[in-house]
Amino acid sequence: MHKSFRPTIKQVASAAGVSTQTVSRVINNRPDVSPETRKRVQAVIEQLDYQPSALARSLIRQRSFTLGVVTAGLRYYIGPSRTVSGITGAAEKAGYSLLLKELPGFDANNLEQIFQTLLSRHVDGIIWAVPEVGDNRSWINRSSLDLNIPMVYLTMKSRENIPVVSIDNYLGGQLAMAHLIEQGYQHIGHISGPLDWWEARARKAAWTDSLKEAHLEAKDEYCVEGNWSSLSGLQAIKKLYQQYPGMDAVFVANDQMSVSVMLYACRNGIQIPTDLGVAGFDNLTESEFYFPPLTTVEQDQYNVGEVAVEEIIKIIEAGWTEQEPARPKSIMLAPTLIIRESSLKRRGKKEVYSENKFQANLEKSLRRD
Amino acid sequence: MHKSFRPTIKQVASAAGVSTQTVSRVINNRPDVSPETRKRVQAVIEQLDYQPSALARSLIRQRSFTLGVVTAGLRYYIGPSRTVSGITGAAEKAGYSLLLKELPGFDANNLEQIFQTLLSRHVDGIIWAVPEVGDNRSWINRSSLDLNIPMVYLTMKSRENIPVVSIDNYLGGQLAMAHLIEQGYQHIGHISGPLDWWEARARKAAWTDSLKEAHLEAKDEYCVEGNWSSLSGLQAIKKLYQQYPGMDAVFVANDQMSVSVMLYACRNGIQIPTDLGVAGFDNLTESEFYFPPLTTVEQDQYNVGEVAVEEIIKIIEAGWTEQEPARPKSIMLAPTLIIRESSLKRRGKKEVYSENKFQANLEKSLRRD
DNA sequence: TGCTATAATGTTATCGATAACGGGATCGAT
DNA sequence: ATCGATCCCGTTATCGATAACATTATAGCA
Repeated sequence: MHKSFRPTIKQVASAAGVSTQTVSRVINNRPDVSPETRKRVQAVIEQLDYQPSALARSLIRQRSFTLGVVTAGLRYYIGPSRTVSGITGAAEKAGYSLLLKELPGFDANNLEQIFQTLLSRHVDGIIWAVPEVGDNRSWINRSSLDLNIPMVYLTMKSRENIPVVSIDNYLGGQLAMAHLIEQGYQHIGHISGPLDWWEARARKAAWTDSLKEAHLEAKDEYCVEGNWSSLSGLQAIKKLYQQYPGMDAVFVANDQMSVSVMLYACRNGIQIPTDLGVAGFDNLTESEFYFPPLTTVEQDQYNVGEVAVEEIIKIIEAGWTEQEPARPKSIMLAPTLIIRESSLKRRGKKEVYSENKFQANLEKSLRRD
Repeated sequence: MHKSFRPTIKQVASAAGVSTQTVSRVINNRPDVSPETRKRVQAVIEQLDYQPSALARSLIRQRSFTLGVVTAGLRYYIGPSRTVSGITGAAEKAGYSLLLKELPGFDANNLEQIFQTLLSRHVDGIIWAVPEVGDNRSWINRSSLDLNIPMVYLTMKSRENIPVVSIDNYLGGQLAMAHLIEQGYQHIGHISGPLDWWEARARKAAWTDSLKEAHLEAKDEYCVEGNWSSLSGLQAIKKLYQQYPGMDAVFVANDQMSVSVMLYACRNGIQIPTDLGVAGFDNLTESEFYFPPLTTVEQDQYNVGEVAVEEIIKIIEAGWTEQEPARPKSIMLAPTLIIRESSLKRRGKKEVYSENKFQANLEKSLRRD
């Protein structure tokens, strides 16, 4: 039935009248083959449309050129997908294939099984692209899970001797807060993400610290915890207004919740940005077209994926060439503040929205290298 | 070095004092092993934490329990990711691993290379999860690309003798249009997606046909083509109002463009849904929280992925058991209309927005089995 | 001429598993 | 006592490739 009709090295060998070893030499571009033989073999390869089996190679070479990717939450939000996309792009470029696994949730239950599956397929390394939530990183130093293969972790707090690639969420929060403060807002509330998420904690910490540095108050009741969803954002903004009636701006931990803040404002005759400044986080593709266009922190999740692949390949190659392994490092990628109408108190209502202006703003928006 | 320290079947065998064949029998649960031997071998397996190599197995069994997944556009929009997520879920359940490839664009350039990579890793089947755009399906019947392995295609027009899984985009459009018409809108415009996309054409066809069936006009200038992006949506709604000043409702081919329609309405004092009814497509997670909440067609892309996996596994298994292969069929999954405030003309402005009401609406919204 | 260096190719073992077959031990039936 | 069936387990070949070593032929040089 589905017996694959792919020719094998043996068939090529006999068709060319040489040994399999010679064919192997040709496909691996080894020097010790006479030009005529090489040409003859290549002709046969061409003719049979032969392609060496990566499987057989992986076995004998003890190297598969395959990376395991473990992700989670692909269906909820585009962030993880962007990272996966960055991983596919960089892996393709480097000649690696990807085995993809997705956790059903964010906590790590059947780790052993996941690792076993990947290891039984001889992956050369694993990219752990699951955000840090609760204690879902507690297993990292558990010796029973020491896999002896390179691993890179994404989106988590830096840890000693472990390679990590993350967006600098704290910096992102600082950018947003600095901007709001600079615009003259004095009473800035916060709608945080779920605080068992590392990213949510980092963003909230930036809110707290920024206020303190500006000698503004950061009372507990100035912050309400959401769960990233728009619905939770709606509930949060209601509660926040009750707890903090004097609020004149709000830093919202993601754009999905920001949408609800804007909805609430529209429903209740609150003018953005004059009565309430709003800054979000994520820069969803739609954020530029909300009413009003949303100031937000852009995180380049695609790049996170790319960098992760580059890092893990470095480690793999180093191990393979017997080099001294470089000390594992944490890489923090800087996010960017995108300034749009929702936070522009200074300019007031006179300056109306203009596509071009905001496009320009977008380009010259703060960048940090 | 990264030399993997995984034990092999040989080590288990010698540690247990049996042949590798006996170990093989134990791990495959074959009958002809004495209970004592079995127990002894299992103890050793346990102790060494032995796991058979899927690679070696794939070679000898000529079956890898791996599916190739080819996708595109993961970073632009959450739809493809939801499908991938459905694929990971269903594959996990069925005991299959996934090799993921992402095309750099939507057209199919280096197909040969992509197939070769997957085939050289002996995938048992391929899920082609790239939307149909332009002529990027023209290779399907090209014999040089006859791979001799099962393949399932997603999101495209049905074709003879090819297994396809798609959302019924035409039906989705019909649902939206029937609802708008039922609400009493008489002058319904359309902002379409890029018409080289099959999905965009299907949605537009539903718009045209629905108008005709209701004896309403569907002139060319009542429709403007966008490119799915919010920016294009903004340009489109401007142009559409110029071309169709009498318009009282618009069916927009996706939610990202709908956002811009709402922005435009807000900026120009157009009341939704009284002056303009709006219906979108996709049901982004934020769509419920736009101003006003957006009526839209929900497509269960996750399910598309699940069904695709089930179908391809059926084909694979059938081939393996030498059964008569079932005739390849096209599967069309029905979308659902989610009715929210943006299209409720009938109820007027008296019925204000209430979360609960719309939640209830969401649940009893039209479904078709 | 004889010996070694080099080039070109083939042989054998191996990666980690399974299929196919073989063979010894045990047991009951003839 | 002989035969065959059954149970249990080992041997050998195999999947598709590569590494390490072996072999042959040719050339170079004293």
